[in-house]
Amino acid sequence: MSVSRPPFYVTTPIYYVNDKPHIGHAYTTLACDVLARFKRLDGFDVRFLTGTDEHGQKIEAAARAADMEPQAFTDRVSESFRSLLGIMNYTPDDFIRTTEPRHKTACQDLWNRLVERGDIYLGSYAGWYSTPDEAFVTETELVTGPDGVKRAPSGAVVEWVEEPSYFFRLSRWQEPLLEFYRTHPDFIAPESRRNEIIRFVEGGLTDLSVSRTTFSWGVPVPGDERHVMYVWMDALTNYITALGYPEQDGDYARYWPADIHMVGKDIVRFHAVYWPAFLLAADLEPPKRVFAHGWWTNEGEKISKRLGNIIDPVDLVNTYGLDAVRYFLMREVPFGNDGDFSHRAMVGRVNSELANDLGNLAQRSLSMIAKNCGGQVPQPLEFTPDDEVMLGAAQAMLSAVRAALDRQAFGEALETIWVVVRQANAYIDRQAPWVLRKTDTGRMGTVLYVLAETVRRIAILMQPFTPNAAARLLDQLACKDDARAFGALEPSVRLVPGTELPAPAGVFPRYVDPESAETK
RNA sequence: GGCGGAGUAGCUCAGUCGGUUAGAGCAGCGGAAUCAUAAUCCGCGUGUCGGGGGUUCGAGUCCCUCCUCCGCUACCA
Repeated sequence: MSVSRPPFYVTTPIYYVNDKPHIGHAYTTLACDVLARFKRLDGFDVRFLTGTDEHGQKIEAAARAADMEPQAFTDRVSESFRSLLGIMNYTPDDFIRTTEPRHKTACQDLWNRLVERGDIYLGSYAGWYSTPDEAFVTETELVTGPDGVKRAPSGAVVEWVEEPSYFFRLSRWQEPLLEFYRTHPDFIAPESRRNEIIRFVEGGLTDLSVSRTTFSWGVPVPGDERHVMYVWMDALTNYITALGYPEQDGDYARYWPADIHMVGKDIVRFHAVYWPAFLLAADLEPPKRVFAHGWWTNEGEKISKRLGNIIDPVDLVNTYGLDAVRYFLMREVPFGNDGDFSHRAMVGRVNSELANDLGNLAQRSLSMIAKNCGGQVPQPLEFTPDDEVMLGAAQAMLSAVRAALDRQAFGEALETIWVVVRQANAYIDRQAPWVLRKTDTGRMGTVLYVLAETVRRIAILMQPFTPNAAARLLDQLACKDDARAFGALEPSVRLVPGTELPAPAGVFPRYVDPESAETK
């Protein structure tokens, strides 16, 4: 194993197992998978982590409702998240579950460090508690009725409750956090989230209650087993558990701090405030970056259980195909913004970009080679300026795509590739190899060589996004397995004339509506 | 209410430190080609750059103000 390969550690949140996976889970993990695949191809030693968050009151209650033991319940739901990995062709290196022994060890060690440093103390948590909601209600949320009775937003009557609780001295970390944000301007992305977080912290931090006594499904607090740890302290720790913490040699030394924690915008605070505070307090390094992406709507409507319009990623893959779904999710929306999922937009992207632009480009180029060049990579003659421009554009993609992905700008990365795809379609029309076939076969071979070489570079860069189709395209270009990483995009590496090519076949099928297909 | 962000072509968006006729994709209209997945290519945009005011030789880009939309405003996750 080469020491020179730099490490790259990317994580998804661990998913709360009180429900089955939906498009939001699939989206977060997809973004991480694209980054992980890209970095591997780019020579990094990648560690890609995902997993499930299995503790907490809600799980305990959900298990009870399902008449199951919590562990058996979480085993079942965790499995549905694990199965999504294969369905979406994700490539994590590890799958962590917070109910694993290794995680309990890590959490308790972190806890002890915080106690030793004086950042955890025993106090009591007091507040308005709504028993039906099983939650504390903040002063600002309280509604006082005309009868003078205080109620939760749900309408339930609240009562003043005090319970013993351990607290984390978050208040002490306000200034260090602000200083950390100042010195690490890329820590929170996108920019708008960074501003929100900074304003939030500037507004003042109060100590955080980090243990509970109202339920028991969690990691016991060391030395006081009436308490279990607050679920977020438990959950966030997973990122270092998976690196062998509390052992600080080995994987921890190699991969920590994480290069990026990918999260949905709803949980950015936990990752950008609490987590770095815990780590700073424990004298451990905070992660390098937290990216908060947006949410999807469904045909213009907000997604909710109540509306029953939850999008099941498995259904999407069955309907449109895996590569199409992966492509759409990364392409449709500037990463970080909210986006709308619609059948119309999906079909538009798949048919016009994947099938027509790229799929057809490859097909028309490769089938001309198959029919007119004896099924071998043609021998190019001298390149014309037009050829050189095409090859130059193909060669320039890598650095632009790399720069975009370093900012998690997936859509921009794909647009960079598509500029070249469109350019190649213009090139083939301008050069018209089907005319050259009759007038100048040497020139025809040169043009087809330029096209095949361009397609090869595109296919290599498409691997992180549409792994299956890209692999089939590279098969059709007779690219060996060891010639698919970005080393094969060096200027000196090009298709070898005379190489036998297999028969071409389309790799990006058009989507045809089932009804219209039947009438054909 | 407080803080922050956004309002650019029918739609989705890009516009770097203010500087030449404000761009792309999609949709639409016209044409070419027929190698190819009925795919592709070429041409076509009179846009009050949300309204108003201001600074400047010059503003989509800076300042003020108004309108509209969105986000955050702590302990379910």
